Amino acid sequence: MRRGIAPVVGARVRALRFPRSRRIKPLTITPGRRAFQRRVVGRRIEAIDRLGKRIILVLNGSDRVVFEPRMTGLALLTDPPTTEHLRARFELAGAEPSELLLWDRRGLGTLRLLDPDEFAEVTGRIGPDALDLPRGEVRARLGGRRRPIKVALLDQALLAGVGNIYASELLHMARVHPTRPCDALSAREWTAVERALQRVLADAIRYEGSTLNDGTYRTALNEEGGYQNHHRVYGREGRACPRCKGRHTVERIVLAQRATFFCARCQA
DNA sequence: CATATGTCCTGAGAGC
DNA sequence: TGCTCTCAGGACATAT
Repeated sequence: MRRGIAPVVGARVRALRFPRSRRIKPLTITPGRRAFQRRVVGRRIEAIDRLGKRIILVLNGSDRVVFEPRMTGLALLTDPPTTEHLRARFELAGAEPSELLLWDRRGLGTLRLLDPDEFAEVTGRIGPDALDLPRGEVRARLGGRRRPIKVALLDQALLAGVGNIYASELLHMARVHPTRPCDALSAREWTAVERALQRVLADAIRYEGSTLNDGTYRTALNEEGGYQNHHRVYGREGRACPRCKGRHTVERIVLAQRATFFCARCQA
């Protein structure tokens, strides 16, 4: 998502609109819309960063726009899937394309304008980015806990950036069962988890994300991602495990209210 | 402090 | 066919 909207770096925000539909509840936008617009219009987008699952527009001056897409939020440079769920339109000068759109079908996402203190509060509350960790840091941060490894991987206060799809995927790649308590993993298993985490996230980014059957996720150019074609277990309940082939089928359980997929044979 | 649960939201799909 | 119900899951508030 961040890479997709990178072309608008350097642009100046000419106008900012928050379209609203009578039928759809508005997105959480802080501060209020009026103050938000006043502080953003006229600013330049100096950089677009990412921290975990958050997209960060760094403006000249000291403010940052932080977009949390959560389940169904998108950042787009082209026409959105529907006009009804368009949440914000940044009209730009000095960049091509000339608009940055934020779209969110379910509206669970948030859009915040933060000063440096507020931004520091956010970065202090969530863990380091999962793709920017020194070796051994995954174990250092998750190890010694009694929670199941998959639940800990989803806790953004420990590591930021692993979501439900990729938690199942990386544990299958690492051959670690999702319910295993963190404090039961061996050093070898932690190494496998750490390697699989890097690998799965890097591949998912390379294939531009996972567009599931509901078709919600789109790239910045409103195209499908490709990583769903590489899923090993997610959403594949009852199908053959790609690792042990016909010997076992993928199982689905619920952990911390989230669908969890694994192969009981390969992930002991 | 660590962990568990409830809540928000809309649309797709199942089941009748 | 059209209705109701369940489910998807990210982060945070609240409870244990």
